[in-house]
Amino acid sequence: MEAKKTFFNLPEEKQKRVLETALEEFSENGYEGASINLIVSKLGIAKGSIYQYFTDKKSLFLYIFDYAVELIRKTLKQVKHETREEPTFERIRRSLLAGVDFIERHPFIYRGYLKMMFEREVPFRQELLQKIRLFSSEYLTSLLIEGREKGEVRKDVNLETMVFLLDAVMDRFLQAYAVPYLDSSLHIHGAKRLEIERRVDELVEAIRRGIGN
Amino acid sequence: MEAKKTFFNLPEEKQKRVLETALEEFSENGYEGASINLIVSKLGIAKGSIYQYFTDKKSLFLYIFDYAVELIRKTLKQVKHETREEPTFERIRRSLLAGVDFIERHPFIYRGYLKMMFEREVPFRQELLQKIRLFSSEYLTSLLIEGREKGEVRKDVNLETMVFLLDAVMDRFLQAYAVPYLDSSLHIHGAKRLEIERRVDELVEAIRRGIGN
DNA sequence: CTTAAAAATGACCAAGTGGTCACAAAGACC
DNA sequence: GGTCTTTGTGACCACTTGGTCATTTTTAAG
Repeated sequence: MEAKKTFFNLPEEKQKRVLETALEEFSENGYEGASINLIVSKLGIAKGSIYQYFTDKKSLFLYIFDYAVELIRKTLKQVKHETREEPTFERIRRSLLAGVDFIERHPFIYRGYLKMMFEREVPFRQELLQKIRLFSSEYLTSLLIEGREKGEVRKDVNLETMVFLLDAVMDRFLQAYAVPYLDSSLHIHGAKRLEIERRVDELVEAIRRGIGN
Repeated sequence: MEAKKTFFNLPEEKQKRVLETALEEFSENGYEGASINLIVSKLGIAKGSIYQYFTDKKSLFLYIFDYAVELIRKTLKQVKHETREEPTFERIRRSLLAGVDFIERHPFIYRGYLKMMFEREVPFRQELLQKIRLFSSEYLTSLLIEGREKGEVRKDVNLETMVFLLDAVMDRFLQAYAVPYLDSSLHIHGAKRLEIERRVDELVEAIRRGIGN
């Protein structure tokens, strides 16, 4: 329980406005950097008010985190279901594109995740990050295991190694898409959908076939 | 010119102590989060003193950044030279291990780099990051081009795509090594050298041969 | 309209921030 | 010794931070 009862008595519309505003502030400035003063000022409410919704900065942050995690969880589950009949590397391709769509729809969530990854003072950072990494890890693991059963994925390569490789490449791809200056070589930030799909195809193919002769 | 003349008049030993202390503070707390008050307190000097060495927080940061970049540049150059006769994937292997060694020798530099990657208020962040990414990118590109000439690297895969893939996997590997909670699946953080080498071998092999059948 | 409970308010607090500056101490040269 | 320049100092400044709380405003019930 992280929010006070008063918060839930608010009209849903206002609840959402509070959440989205705070999410934006946290994702742009990190936990420490986020300013309660700025949040209330943007919302046009008094400082005291927000402390009637949440006991303190930490609980506000945690509430928003849970809100975001739930969105991610749902999205992954859906993609997994939608592609359940597809070949493994097609599923990987689709997962990447789903990530792109997610960032498009919820830009502040993914950026917030990147922020907290390397911040020190985030409360429960370790636990929170593991929660997320576990999603991704479990998701890719199950994809690869099913792929092995179908004979589409190598059996002579360590499963952990493959998960690591996939996770690294996919995450970096999304980083490049979400944050302009991380996109030094691929030029996918702000690119058209068609161009992005082309890049995804190339990348997935490189992962599948390898880059050595 | 970022440091004042007074700084250079200091005994070298003290210069280094100042730099290392500030580097540690910046790398642990990021640019905004780093506290000048804490730095001078750790150094046991008066607040005013540090403003006689550097004009402000920004110039102190930039000076330290250059100091760090120079170290990285030298290391990369050396590895490139040392492995110039080796096969391409052996060079990649060695580069990864050199990264591990670098982190071991300069833990605050790599962590600082990760911090500033997602921080907003770092001065000239974009330019600084591109400086670093360019190193990595140019390094890998030249490795792969030479590898192609030797017939060890595929010619039917986009060069940019391969650089991206390598960069992503290598960087993530070092992240996992440097930051415990980013190492969710590979368990290389704090692992013995032998175990790390085994992981590197597996990973490089997966990149070379691909993971698909 | 009265009353009581719920919600909103903003002046205020202690603590921390980067940065300044008048002054003191130390060094260097004669 | 005296004089002049370079370093070192820390009280102080304006400003921001997260958080509090006595007080007012709004809402709901009878």
